[in-house]
Amino acid sequence: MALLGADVRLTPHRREVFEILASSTDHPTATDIFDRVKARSPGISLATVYNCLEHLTSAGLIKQVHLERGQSRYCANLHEHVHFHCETCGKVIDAHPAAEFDPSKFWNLPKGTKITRMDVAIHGTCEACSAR
Amino acid sequence: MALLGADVRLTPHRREVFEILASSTDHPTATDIFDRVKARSPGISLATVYNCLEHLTSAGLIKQVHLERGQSRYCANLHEHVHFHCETCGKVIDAHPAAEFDPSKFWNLPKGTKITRMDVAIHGTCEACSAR
DNA sequence: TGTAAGCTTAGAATCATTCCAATTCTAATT
DNA sequence: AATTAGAATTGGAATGATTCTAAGCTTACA
Repeated sequence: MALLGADVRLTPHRREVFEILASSTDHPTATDIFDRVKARSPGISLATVYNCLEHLTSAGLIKQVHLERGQSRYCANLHEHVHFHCETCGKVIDAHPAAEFDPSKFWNLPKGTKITRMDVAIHGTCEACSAR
Repeated sequence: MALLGADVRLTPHRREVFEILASSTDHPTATDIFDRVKARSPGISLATVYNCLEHLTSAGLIKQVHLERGQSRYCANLHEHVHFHCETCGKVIDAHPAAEFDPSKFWNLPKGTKITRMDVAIHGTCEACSAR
């Protein structure tokens, strides 16, 4: 499987980790994924999960997300999006673009700076928590 | 000292941590700050540095920044800005707004979502590294 | 089928941070 | 100035997340 230039050998474990992440919308952590993979592959080790996540990430099939300190989260949504993080319940949701967005229009970066990617984390209170 | 609603008792250690951060533009980590404070207060412990950073953060005098996994960085720039992170040399620089920016205009957040803050991290290659 | 390369494992090691219990300091009150 | 309660500070232990290591296992293909 090749994408964005890098290749990964899709071993059964890597495929499972990828499939589990692709069917999750909750931005699970490595241990969340470990727990879910164990249901299908009881013998898998946490080290393997970390290893799979690393290979999938560097192949560009998934993305690692850092919203706060503590565990990294992972995300298989490769469409352009940002993360909304509810500070009350901890939920993370993807928000997709409503309009064209070019960061260099909004912030003065020094001349010659090259942008490869941008991470936007919006923190606040989700709908459900706001209602309470 | 009070700002944004919270108070901190500005003990000598807290003042030093704050002053060191306020005069730094490199977004130092807790251990960077520890090393710098030791020059003035040789007896200070790392636990105290962490404690000072936590109090200053919750009083709103400084901000904690998470750009990657690993150590948190700290920033005393309270003006609206985003962080540019050079993936080659690791340098972090502040970029200030060139234009008015309202996140809710650019991304479709569910109705009822309340935004309290937004963290933007732009990753790429800085001017000096691009030139090489 | 032999073999090198890459995958997986359990457990150890590391790193960053937080916790803890003891001590010291501060500031307000006698 | 002494008393005292509440904070601040300390060193070290504990924790949590991740990475490393060394050994065994698989796979593709020569």
